Amino acid sequence: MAEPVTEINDLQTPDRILATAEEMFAEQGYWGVSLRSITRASGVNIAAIHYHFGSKQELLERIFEKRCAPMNQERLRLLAECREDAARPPLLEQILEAYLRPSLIWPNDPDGAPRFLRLRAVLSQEHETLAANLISRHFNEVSRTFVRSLLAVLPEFSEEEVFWRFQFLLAAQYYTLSNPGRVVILSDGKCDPSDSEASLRHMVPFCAAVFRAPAPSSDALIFGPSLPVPLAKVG
Amino acid sequence: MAEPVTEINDLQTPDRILATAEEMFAEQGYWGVSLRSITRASGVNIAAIHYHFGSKQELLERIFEKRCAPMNQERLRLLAECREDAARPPLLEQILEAYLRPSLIWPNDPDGAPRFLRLRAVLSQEHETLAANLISRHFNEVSRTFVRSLLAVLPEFSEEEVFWRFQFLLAAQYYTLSNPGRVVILSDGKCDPSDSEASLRHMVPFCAAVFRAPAPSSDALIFGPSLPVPLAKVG
DNA sequence: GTCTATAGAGCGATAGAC
DNA sequence: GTCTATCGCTCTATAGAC
Repeated sequence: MAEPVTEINDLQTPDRILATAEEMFAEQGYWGVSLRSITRASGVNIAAIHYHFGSKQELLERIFEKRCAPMNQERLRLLAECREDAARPPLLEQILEAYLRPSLIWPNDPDGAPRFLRLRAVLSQEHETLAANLISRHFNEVSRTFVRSLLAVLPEFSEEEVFWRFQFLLAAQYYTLSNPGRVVILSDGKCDPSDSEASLRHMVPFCAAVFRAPAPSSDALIFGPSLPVPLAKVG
Repeated sequence: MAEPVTEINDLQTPDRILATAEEMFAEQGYWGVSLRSITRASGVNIAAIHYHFGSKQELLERIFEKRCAPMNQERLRLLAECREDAARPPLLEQILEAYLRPSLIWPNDPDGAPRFLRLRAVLSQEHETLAANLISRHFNEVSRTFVRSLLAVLPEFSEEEVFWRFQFLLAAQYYTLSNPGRVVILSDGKCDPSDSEASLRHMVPFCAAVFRAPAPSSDALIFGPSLPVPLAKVG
């Protein structure tokens, strides 16, 4: 667990291709990166990609396979360590950290987890069916395990209400890792979500607040077409 | 405000191109869509795109120009209608609805707002510099106006803390509109975030909970490398 | 396993007739 | 303003020498 960070130049051909492709796909999307640009960046011959991986799509699928197992194992390992303890935060916060931390911070590879999550995000927008398929295959099981744990600590909510809140957990996770720059610009640098530890420190209590929020009441909205604004002016 | 929904086939050539391109870019990304596929889908000649727009990038920029002004006007119109009133939700919820509703629901064009937000999301991942530039040009002003309004109703928080929360507002907005399908799969259809009114009904109170959450305390996390887990087992 | 060469197709953009 | 034709380029994938 304490090996040095591995550089792309140290890797053998197939791992070099995987590492370079992951980085480029995450930055520019699947359709925005050609196999030839991957060969140029990794110093590998164009035919080597087809020899080792067969096609562009299979290369992408191998990136998923390589990343998902360790991320999910780490999530389950942390989940198993969660327990009620007066010296610890509430169980809800512990479960949320167990889910979020491995997607933000990868041991010995600080950029690895954010980069892979960014790749998942861009792929699900460029190539919806392929992404939905890959993500379902690799993440349904662990996500449902966490939803069950969340249901157990929030017995007052229905399964549907917990899934609505899980949607916001996923939102915070994806957006923070794939668009950290927007708020840096808006805030003139006062706030930087690309600092993963700082993000996590905010995400856990914020998501806990969402999970504890009461179910929406029917009069929560006022501007909707269903509940038109009374147009009489004040003052 | 109550005109019928316009069909692509009713439009003149430049507007047809804009409408078709927006739809295809939103679904498959910028690099995933060729100008020729737009011409095939819209029944327009390839040269017409270059005649009317000059290039693929300028076509994209014109889509932004066409969408942003009305969305932002509607946000500011609703913001101006927010006021303290015992018969209404708290001001915070009103401001959040004023920000979110125009990005989820577009009058007379139910798919328009989600589609455009999806386009923004995919573009910011495929073509980061172009996207950051376009989004800054069209949204910085209105976003900062809302941050100022939020600061005014949350005087206990610093500007930085409000920006951290704004990050989560953006996250909920983008993810809900660009990846509604993930939770439908996870929940076996029990929960459907592509229902925009249902999403908004949850997003407003959930985001309000985030904005009201206290600033994170230093012992909020337990699994971090900085705060290692005590390894003694229980039981 | 690694390379060169190339097939076969699609791309953005433009020229120029009408 | 709309069309056809085409330039010049890049792409994925494969064939076949070494």
